[in-house]
Amino acid sequence: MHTSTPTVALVDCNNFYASCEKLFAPKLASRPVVVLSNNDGCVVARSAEAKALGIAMGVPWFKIAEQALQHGVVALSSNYALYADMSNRVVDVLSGFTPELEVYSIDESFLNLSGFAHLDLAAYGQQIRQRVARWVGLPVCVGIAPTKTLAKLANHFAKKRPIFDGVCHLDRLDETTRKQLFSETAVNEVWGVGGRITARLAELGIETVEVLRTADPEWIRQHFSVVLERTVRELNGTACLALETIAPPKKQIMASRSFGSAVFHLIELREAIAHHISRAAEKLRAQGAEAGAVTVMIRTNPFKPTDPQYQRSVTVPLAHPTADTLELVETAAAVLKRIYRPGLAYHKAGVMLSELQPAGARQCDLFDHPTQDARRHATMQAMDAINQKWGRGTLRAAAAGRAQGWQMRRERLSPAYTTSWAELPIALAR
DNA sequence: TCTGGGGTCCTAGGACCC
DNA sequence: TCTGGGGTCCTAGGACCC
Repeated sequence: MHTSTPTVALVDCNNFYASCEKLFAPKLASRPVVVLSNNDGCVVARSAEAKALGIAMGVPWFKIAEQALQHGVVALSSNYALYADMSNRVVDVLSGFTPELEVYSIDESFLNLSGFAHLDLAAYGQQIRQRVARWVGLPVCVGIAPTKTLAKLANHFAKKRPIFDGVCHLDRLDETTRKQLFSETAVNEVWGVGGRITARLAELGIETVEVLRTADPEWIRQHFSVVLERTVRELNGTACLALETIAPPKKQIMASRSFGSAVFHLIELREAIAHHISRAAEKLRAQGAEAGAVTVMIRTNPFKPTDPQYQRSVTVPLAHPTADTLELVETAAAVLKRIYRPGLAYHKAGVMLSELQPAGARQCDLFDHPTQDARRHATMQAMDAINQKWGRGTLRAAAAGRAQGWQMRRERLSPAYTTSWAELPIALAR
């Protein structure tokens, strides 16, 4: 029996959303491109050229729009249909490199490479890059290390340090080089160390990865939390975070949106809430689950402190768990009525489904109506089938309305190049 | 003078991630 | 005029119980 040290690779797409946009619009190839959040609010992705111009992640677009456009920046609304499809293609390719893979986010996957020690893993990483580039057309970087936290860090080096040529195999570095890299890197580059913890660590004189790595884990737990303790152990090569090759079922499902412009009236809010809960219920059924509680949230615009502020969310348990859109719409509308206050400029509304459990798992009780339940169930199945075939929202609860003046802005949307026949890219040959 | 203590459950809020 | 959305985990503190 031969046991080897565990090895994990993190494969991360470079500037994922911006790269997807460039892939289908060759004229953008050398231009600075940014992708905006819903409502065209903030910058959520930047191409290399946009980063070089100093455009920060998360900055509100309206604050930089004028200047950015002068520099030739192309700004696009986020096109999730396109990104989700491209993400699936990348995962398909990566699946050919390992039997065990965790899809961590839309643009990142962890690959279990334990037992691949007989290979030159840095060369293997280069193969991954080349195949994704050739088969999908997107650039990726690869970090290889014994733990997930170290693999993330290795990926950071692979991206930032040209010497690695896109692949950093941490255990291949000699001790002096590794220590040098860790000493030159700020703690906030570590996975799990955000702004707040960075500030508190700085007060204690811990500013680089190397200093954090050599801190006493027990002491870290006492002064921070068990979460940061695990991070420190992971930085030392002790795996505390398992690879989740099978996605665990969701514990809650949310659907919320800021409005394109302020909403004042209960009727409009009710339409938005009905729309959101319909989306959430669809996701719920797709997962084969039922919800045991519904939360409704509404809020005014916190970025307008001169406006009267109001924010409220209320959760109600359901008498029996359900995935029925009409039932959920009804419940949510009743909750909304309770928390609505007139005369306020509402900015955002949303719902959350929680206490999720597998459909049909519950016990029948005295108040069940088996025939009515079966009829509702069939209705939902038909609705999902029709919407899948003819497009989202073809069949929907009347309460979700038609006008939808509350809907978000998406003024700079690129075509659904890969998921809509009508929007396929056209190639011209001559 | 002197007013228990420990366990569990729930919720709200904080922190992080992409 | 214009500042995203969807998720997880952990902790502290209150309520309640014996």
